[in-house]
Amino acid sequence: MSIRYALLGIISKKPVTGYDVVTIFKQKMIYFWSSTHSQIYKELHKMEEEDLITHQLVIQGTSPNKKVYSLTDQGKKDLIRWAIEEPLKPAKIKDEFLIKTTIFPILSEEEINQLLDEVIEREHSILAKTKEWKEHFHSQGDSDIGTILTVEYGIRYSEMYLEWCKWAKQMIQDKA
Amino acid sequence: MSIRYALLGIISKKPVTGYDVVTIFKQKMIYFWSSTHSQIYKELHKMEEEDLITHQLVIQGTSPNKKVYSLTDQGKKDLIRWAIEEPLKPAKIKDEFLIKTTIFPILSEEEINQLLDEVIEREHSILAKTKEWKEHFHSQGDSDIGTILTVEYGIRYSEMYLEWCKWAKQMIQDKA
DNA sequence: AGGCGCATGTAATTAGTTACATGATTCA
DNA sequence: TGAATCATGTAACTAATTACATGCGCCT
Repeated sequence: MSIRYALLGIISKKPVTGYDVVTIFKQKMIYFWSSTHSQIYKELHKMEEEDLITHQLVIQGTSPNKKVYSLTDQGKKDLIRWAIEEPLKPAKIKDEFLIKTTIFPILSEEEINQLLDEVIEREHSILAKTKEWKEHFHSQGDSDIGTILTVEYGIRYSEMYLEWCKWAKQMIQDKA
Repeated sequence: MSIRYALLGIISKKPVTGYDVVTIFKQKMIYFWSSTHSQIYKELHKMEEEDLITHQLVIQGTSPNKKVYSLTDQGKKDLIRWAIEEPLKPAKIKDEFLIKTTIFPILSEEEINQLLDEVIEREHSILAKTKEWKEHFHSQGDSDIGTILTVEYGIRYSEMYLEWCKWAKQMIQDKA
């Protein structure tokens, strides 16, 4: 249900198309939420039915038409109500790698190190991309405090993960 | 689908009842996965159908009977195959608070601080509980490397979160 | 000629949550 | 006597994923 408020949050900044919502979501929210275009389009339809958003159809002659969504008064009210009144649900993480970590005792040291190296590489590349995005937003003059805070979260999360991996490698070596 | 391997991982350590699986899951895997007893019992049934686990019924006279599950050879093989062969899926986080963070610009400073304080308190209590568990496992002589690594992950995650919150508060104050 | 970006959707399936349902034992 | 722990399940619903489906314009 929270996906709805993520989308409402995006549209609240400025009117955008469904396609834009998907793009912005993947740029800015990938650090703390996940979704697909398929779910997003469906949720946009539901929100429109419930009068939280409306759209204006923009006919673009040659290129495909697009729907530009914006918040209704009710949508904005509901977004703020949710933010300040709705009790916070605990964060949910689904991290496959840490499941694999729990069974390290039945894997060989070589296999463990291979897995750890893989995840280190992945996290390095995520971190690099996040830092790139941070620079990008910065250079675009995007000083939205929400963006600043959540991008910083993404960077800190990846850094923590990498440090933990380094520590884990040491632990494995010491135990062997 | 990964929930299956989380459960297989638990049962691989020693034969346990469904109830035990639920309990262990909530103690040890809460930092990186989430599920409910309802989903777990269903998955156990499916895994038994597919010959990855079997159970022995233990009749306990007065208290309710229980099913003690253990891995079949096929189950163990599949668990290891998954761990070393199956390509790693990226971690998925669903953190409501960070959605709320994205709309800080339309909230008052007071509302923002209230939200941040709430989340700081929550994270403090999670961290305290995690540290408690770490001591508990330690004192029980549980030196399973999987447990050591994942509990440490939980601690580092909470600490990162708290430091980020502190930094966020400072940012908000500076901006105001 | 092929791939990427823009642009929007539906269908089928699987995963996950919440509520319903029961019942004994143990401890305060 | 009421709450917590042990113990197991099903039903109804919602959320989410993957695959299917289309098509133009632009760049190389």
